[in-house]
Amino acid sequence: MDAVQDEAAGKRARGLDRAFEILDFLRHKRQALKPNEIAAQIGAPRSSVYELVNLLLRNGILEFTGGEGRVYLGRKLYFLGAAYENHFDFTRECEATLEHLADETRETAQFCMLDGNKYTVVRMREGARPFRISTDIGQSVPIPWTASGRLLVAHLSDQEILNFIPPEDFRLPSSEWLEPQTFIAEVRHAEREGFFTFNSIVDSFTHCFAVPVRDDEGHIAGTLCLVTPRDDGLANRDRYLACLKKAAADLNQTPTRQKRA
Amino acid sequence: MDAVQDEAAGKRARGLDRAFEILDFLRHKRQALKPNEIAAQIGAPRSSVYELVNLLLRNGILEFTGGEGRVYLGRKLYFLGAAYENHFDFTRECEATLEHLADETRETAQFCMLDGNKYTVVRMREGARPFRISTDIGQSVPIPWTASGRLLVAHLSDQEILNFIPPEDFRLPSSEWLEPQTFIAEVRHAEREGFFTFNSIVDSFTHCFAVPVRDDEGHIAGTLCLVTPRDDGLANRDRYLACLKKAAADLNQTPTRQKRA
DNA sequence: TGTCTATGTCCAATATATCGTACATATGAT
DNA sequence: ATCATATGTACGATATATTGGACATAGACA
Repeated sequence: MDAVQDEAAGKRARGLDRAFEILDFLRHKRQALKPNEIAAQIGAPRSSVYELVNLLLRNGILEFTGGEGRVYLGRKLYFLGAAYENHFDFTRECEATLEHLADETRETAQFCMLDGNKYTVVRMREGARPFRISTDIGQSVPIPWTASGRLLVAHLSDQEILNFIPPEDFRLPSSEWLEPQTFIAEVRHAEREGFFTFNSIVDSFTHCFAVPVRDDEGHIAGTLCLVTPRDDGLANRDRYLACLKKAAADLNQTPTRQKRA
Repeated sequence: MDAVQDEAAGKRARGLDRAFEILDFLRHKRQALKPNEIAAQIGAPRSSVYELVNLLLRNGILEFTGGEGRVYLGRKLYFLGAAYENHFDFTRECEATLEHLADETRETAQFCMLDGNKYTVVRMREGARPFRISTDIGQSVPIPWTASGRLLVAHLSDQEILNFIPPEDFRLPSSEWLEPQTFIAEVRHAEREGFFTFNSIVDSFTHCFAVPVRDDEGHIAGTLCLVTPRDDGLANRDRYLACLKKAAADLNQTPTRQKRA
């Protein structure tokens, strides 16, 4: 019930899909698990999971860790991820930009992207405040819950947006229902304005700012965000937006471009 | 003829294994390739490669990039790799240690690990010299070609070492043959001494220093290395070794330990 | 024009991967 | 002692994934 793997009932799952379901599951659990536990929690046949886990262990994609036969993501994944990061060399500039933003505003600055059909924080820099606001990086969050979400799906048509976002993700953490048409209207508005800001819907004390970061072809590849206390956000709105836009413009110079190509 | 996937002839390859063969191949090529090219270069059936590439694209493991239908490693791999890095939180301390080492010695400092049955540079910090010595990170190199290699296989028995290292890797870049027994003797010597140094066999002007970094269970998880011009290396041998050992001791305090567990 | 290579799609045959089930063991509760 | 649960292994049946080859298209070249 986590990923997109159901389709019709009574069908066999493909090994590759299940394998990556296991990897994603471990990623979100953020801890080593026994094959048995994995099978139970993702609702897959135990024998299949044992088979796949052994295959992945042999390939270095999973590793034994934590004892008792528990497994977690393996070193090979680190190497592959590093190769991706090296190819699309956004990290270095991104880090510098976030640091600059956080210094300038004293607020928490984030770089966010889509992970499949969810939103995720890729990099974060906490602001210089006595009480700092931070989030877990790498966690998947429903797109409609976030300011960035309004920008990250802007390249899709209305219908594509509805197909792309799982319907249950329009149910907000407050258990309120966000009408998809309302969301789409906000997407179009954000697209035209070039930014989106609102009082966060995942809590009651933060205000969020998001501006788009575009890739070579002009598509929105990610967003730069500020997460601030509500009063600060409202008080400094214009200045913060200006900072964000300038930072994004810098990033757009040399964004997700390949180093060698 | 690249990975370990042949076994007997006439057998079908398992999708999962081939998939990771494709990923590793792209990683080492360090560029986007067409499915057709991938198939030709790894010697796999074209139809299989197209099928697998499409599956991997759907999962975000591969991405279209570079145009003309070329594919490269995808964002999902970055997320998975980041989760690994987060779990085994060696990166931050490692980076600081390397910086310190490079400052102290003005030489190039590296952190190296095994990638399957090859050696690879995980992190590197270039020294402060007019002519700096550097290497590609993430590239696979035969274990016997490197100083670190003597330490990274020290936990294996003689026979296990022979089984682990592909025989052709004892053929040095100079086309000389390194007798496996000689290599093993060097491994045992390095193990006892707690370091290994030599004039590099991959070029004619560098001297290499390597000391082990151990994980919680005392196994060698990686190495810290210095790569220096030969004369500097010989002249400062004792000091450099002392720096390395001190740095490794620092890393061993909080090495590849899980943050939450 | 005809021929070659490079590229991608489609399809049927069969080798095999997935999955249900049974089995083995340990641990803890009743 | 008996039962229930958690964990890992073994194996056969069958749904299907892998594969070779046919087919289509486009460009290069002579």
